[in-house]
Amino acid sequence: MSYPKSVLAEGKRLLMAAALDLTANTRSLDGFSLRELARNAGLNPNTFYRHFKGFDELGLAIIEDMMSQIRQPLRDLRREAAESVVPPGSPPISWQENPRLNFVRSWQVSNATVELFFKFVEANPKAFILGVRELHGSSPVLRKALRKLMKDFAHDMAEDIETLGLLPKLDPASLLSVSEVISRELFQLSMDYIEEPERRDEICQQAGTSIVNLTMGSAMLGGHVKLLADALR
Amino acid sequence: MSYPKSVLAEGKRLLMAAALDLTANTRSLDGFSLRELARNAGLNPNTFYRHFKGFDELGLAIIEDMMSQIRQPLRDLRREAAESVVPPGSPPISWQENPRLNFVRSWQVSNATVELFFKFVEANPKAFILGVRELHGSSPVLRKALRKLMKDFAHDMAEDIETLGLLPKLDPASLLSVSEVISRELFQLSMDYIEEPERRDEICQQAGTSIVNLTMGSAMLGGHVKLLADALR
DNA sequence: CTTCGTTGTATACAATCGTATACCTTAAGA
DNA sequence: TCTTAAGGTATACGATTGTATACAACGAAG
Repeated sequence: MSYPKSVLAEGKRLLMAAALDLTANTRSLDGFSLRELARNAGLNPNTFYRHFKGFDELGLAIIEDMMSQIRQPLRDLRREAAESVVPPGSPPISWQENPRLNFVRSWQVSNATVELFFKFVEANPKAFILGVRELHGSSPVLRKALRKLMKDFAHDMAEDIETLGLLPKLDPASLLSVSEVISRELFQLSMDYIEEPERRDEICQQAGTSIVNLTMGSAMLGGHVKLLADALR
Repeated sequence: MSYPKSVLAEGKRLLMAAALDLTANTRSLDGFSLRELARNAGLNPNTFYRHFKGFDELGLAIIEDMMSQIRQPLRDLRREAAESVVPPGSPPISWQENPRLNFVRSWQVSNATVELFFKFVEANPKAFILGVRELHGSSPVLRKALRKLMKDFAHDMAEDIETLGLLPKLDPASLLSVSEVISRELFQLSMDYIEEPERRDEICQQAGTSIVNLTMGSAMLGGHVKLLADALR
């Protein structure tokens, strides 16, 4: 994760980057000292106070930055995945018309999204480590901020599922709830993905089937048994 | 969470309890000092070294203790829930014979289990806070230990689902995978449950439907569409 | 009764900590 | 041009840290 030089002061950038490094290398945000952080950033300890009131503020700045860099790319991932399965120009076919086609398409989009998601994790491991760690970490402030991030992420997902027609019609609450579970699962698995490179394929695949399980289970209980029975005939 | 005086030295017990307290009150295990811990336990700083080589060892001791106290009760919860729905003596009815009955039964057991699980969380909040926090925390040793704990927990769950007949026949790998997702979700939600008392009912209910979504989705894709279509007719 | 391992304490010390105060540089606005 | 605010540094100090060394109480084993 890099920080745009234009908007942030040099020192602030360096401190945030150093914090990411320290966090990734087996520490939590409250596990290292202000001085250690400054040392890692190559700065005077007092410089910290020029930019942050305390560690919470540092964490918030990082999270905010993370969010701004992650949110849109993840949405793009989903669109990209959807378009890789159904080219943009093609006419929409409803679930009622052809359940099986839509089911297969949905599965493929899910798998593609998962794959791209984990590639994204692989490209930004430190951000994810810090995020997942502090999601249940020691600072209430950061926990709240990260929960909001997860919530927004789930909201985006629900919206995309709807507009991309990835599921038969569900009531909004159920859809959001399913999206939240998927988000949690994905973020949680991202840690395993980072830490156990030899299991990456397996993790990827299991995440995919978990999503299918969840979405189809939800669709079924949402009144679409018949549809799915047709799809799987 | 309490420690049996008989087996553990007084000081060791006190230190473990103090660590739980400090962790629950917005700190992670590497977020406080050895001296602070000793102070909270009412002991001399050096007493720590009599029992632990470092913080990892302390954490492992706590986790081990946690596991020994949590594992069996959670299994009992499931049995208890199952028996509250189907009294112990009653003759088993297969999914093929009566899909609808089994479906309803499965749903009820799931809900009852979830309810009891969260009651258990409510009774041992500190243990869960420490566990979930260190699951993605800073110490690789503790992370590994807690992942094993989660794995064992999922394994138990899969076994119980099978022997209690809570799902139509699934291949073991899928069953275990579903159990793992459920475990992760439950533990993750336990934090929300602790921190947001006003949302407890909602969390409980959502956990229940997530489980049903997952299990039924999995059953459906495992080849039981027809069965579930009958159940939901 | 003596010995010895276990559990806990007391003291001590160098290293590191957070932070207060003061100073320097640079770029922007008046 | 002079002023001012922001970003960064230097020095300093009392508090706290991890840990080494030495010592006390005590129950069990010999």
